[in-house]
Amino acid sequence: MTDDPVHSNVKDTELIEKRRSQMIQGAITLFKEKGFHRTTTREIAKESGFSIGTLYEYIRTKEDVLFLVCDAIYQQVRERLEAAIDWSSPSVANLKRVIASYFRLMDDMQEEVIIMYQEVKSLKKETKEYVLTKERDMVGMLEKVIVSCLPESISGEDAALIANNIFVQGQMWGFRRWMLQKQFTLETYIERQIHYVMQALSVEEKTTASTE
Amino acid sequence: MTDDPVHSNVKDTELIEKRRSQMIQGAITLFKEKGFHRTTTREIAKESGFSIGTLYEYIRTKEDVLFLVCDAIYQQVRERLEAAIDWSSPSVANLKRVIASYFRLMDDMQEEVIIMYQEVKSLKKETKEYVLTKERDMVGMLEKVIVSCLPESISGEDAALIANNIFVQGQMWGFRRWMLQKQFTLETYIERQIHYVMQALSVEEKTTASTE
Amino acid sequence: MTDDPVHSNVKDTELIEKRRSQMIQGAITLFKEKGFHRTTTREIAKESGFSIGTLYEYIRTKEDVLFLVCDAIYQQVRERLEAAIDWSSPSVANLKRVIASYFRLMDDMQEEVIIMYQEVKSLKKETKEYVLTKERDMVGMLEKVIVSCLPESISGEDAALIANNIFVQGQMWGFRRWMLQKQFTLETYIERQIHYVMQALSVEEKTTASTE
Amino acid sequence: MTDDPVHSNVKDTELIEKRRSQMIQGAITLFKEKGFHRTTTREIAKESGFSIGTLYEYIRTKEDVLFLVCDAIYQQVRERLEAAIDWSSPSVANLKRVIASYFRLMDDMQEEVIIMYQEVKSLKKETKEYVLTKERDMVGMLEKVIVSCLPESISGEDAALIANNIFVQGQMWGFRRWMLQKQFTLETYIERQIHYVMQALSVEEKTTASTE
DNA sequence: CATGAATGAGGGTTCATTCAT
DNA sequence: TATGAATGAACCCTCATTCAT
Repeated sequence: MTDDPVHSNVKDTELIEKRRSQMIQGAITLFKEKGFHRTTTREIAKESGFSIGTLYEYIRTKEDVLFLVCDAIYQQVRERLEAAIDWSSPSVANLKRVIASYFRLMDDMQEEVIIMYQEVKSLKKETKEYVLTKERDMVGMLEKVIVSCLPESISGEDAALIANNIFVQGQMWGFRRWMLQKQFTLETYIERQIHYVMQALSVEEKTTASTE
Repeated sequence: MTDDPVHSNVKDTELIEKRRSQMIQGAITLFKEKGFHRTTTREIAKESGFSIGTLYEYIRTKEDVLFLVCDAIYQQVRERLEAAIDWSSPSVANLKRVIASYFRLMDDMQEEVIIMYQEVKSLKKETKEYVLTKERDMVGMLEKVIVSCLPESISGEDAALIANNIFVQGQMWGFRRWMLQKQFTLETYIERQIHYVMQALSVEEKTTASTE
Repeated sequence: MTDDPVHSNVKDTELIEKRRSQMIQGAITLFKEKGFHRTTTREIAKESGFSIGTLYEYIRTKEDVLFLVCDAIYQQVRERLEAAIDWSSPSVANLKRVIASYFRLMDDMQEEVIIMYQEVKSLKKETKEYVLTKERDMVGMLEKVIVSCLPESISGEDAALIANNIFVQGQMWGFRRWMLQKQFTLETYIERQIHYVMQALSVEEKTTASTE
Repeated sequence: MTDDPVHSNVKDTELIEKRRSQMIQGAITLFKEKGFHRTTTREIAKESGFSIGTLYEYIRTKEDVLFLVCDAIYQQVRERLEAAIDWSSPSVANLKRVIASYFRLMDDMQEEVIIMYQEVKSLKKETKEYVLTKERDMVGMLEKVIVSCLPESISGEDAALIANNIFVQGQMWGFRRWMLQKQFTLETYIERQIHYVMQALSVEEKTTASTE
């Protein structure tokens, strides 16, 4: 949200920040419930606590709301993921911790992730790419953590693919909860997935991941 | 599609079959392009080769079309997956072949899979569960193949989770193609994923998976 | 209205003709009252005797209604003007009759002419030009009548300008009625204007124009 | 603008004068481009150089702006017409000069005249009449010039009608420019129209009008 | 006096669905 | 069984106007 691609009639940037944040909050609540297409702009305005007219002072089209929502979600995921990474002391244990943190983050943000999975496609090409770039960045972060934490080097392709697998498996915990969360607790899911990842990375595991 | 949850005014079951098949074909084409919500019933009728009135002789609501489409896609995936499994001679090589076949199948049906990922949520609870059951079955099939093909036994949980991972990674090949298909060819993707799966299953790999 | 630049969803051309005619009728009534901009599409639909949905089966945008209205008005003026011209026996008396007929026509269609004067500018460039062409044609018709009816030849420029003056003075009878119709009856207005025209054309007038 | 039918919250009359003048300037620019209805009050405020809030300190409704604009235009036309009339030495040559001046004035103010022609109808009855009175006055002025300049007397009706014709032909030069300005230069238009007028007034023309 | 954020009625348009033919 | 014209609720968005600061 550093430079803003969504136009607003209002000049006061602090107010924009505030209203947009209300808007995103409201919209996420509704999108969780009914998805983007079934949610009306009036509902968004109401849920956000202001009138339809005011809503349109801060955006230009309904799609802008979707963009702001997607952007905000990615932003949040990214920030929390960054916060979970300790670049100062790379180690396998550290890698495991990062992965576990990421999974817990995905558990926290299940609904948001579902929104992204299902609605990003409704963005127009340009904004969609803008958003997907952020996703790529995050996978890139995981990849870097993997590379830096391993004692032995690994092929770039392997790192990239495993990072991608981790990323997806995190999202799936929420997206396929109707399936997974009936068979697994979050902790066992994390433990098992980390275990597979370690094997894929050919890391000897003496102890199970001691997670937070 | 044995007992049909979608009502039709028309009695002639053969005709129903025929019209629905036209309809599904047309709808998939359109959904690929613009998604379910942005496609109108008129467009579906036109693309299917008949009038809007006729469309409504074979369904009750627009959502019925989505259901038929989802159902048909799953049906097709399932049939092709079943065809790829040779239950008669379980072996690790066989397991690899099944996984590879599944990945190729997902490559073939990328667009359809994307439809499912993005639109199933628009089904109402009841029909959604009906459809998801089919997904569960397919994961179950993979799980059974895994169990039956391994020389040593494996925990049920592991089998289920690994089956799930395979399933998801197959879907992701298409869903995340903007990322994956820039870095990997289908064959390397298959080869690497199978490799990880084998490690997760603690199977010693002497040769690389000879696929197809 | 020979070839139709306004799109319709409905195929039955007779029905289109009928509905459009209802629509034009209704719209003219409303435009007379409140002008194009202050009239809503819903009002047009209601006045035309059908629903808003039906209205939009026969047009694409509100502007289409305006175009149809303008086109219809010009068509009517033109047809009536053509009917008033007797090309077979050109003479000064004949010319006077044509001018008088045109003035009476403008008297009949005062309101419609006002609509044209005030709303044509709201058409988009393309359609506006299409409509204005018709106006040019009509002035051209008057010009041809002038030329053919005069005993002596006259410069083309004079004929064109006088035709234009006649045309405008006809329209002004309605447009400036708040002024003119307080001072003149239609008949005196006609008689005087014809008189001036004859002088401009340097025609000796022995008797006053015996009109009708 | 002596006694003002448009209410303002502000007391300082000089300021009112100043702001209104900015407003009229801005509004005319916009009305020329897009007409009254398609111009928003926000745009008017912006073009005038102040905020929407300030705009509404000096008017009560959007229609007030239209009134001020129409009034200002008529005022200007009137003032320039008055300036062109030299009451001290009535003569046919003088009459011709006045008519020519009026035509040139209309050439200068083409766009403004178009605004008037198309938007006056949007004024409410009361204000519309107020504005039309000014028009009547101007035609009256022309009429008086005609009467006073002619050597022989002429019927009042004739004078009125010819004054009206002159008035309209002046406006039409701009209003029908898409037609007239392709066939005539301003000077030939003036020359010819004056010629016809002189004939209508039964004035022998020895020399053509020597215009400026 | 000046500002500009807030408001919400209302406008144009779409589209799932029905039903007479 | 097939058709397509008719319907109107509902959607997205605009903009004249107000009012607290």
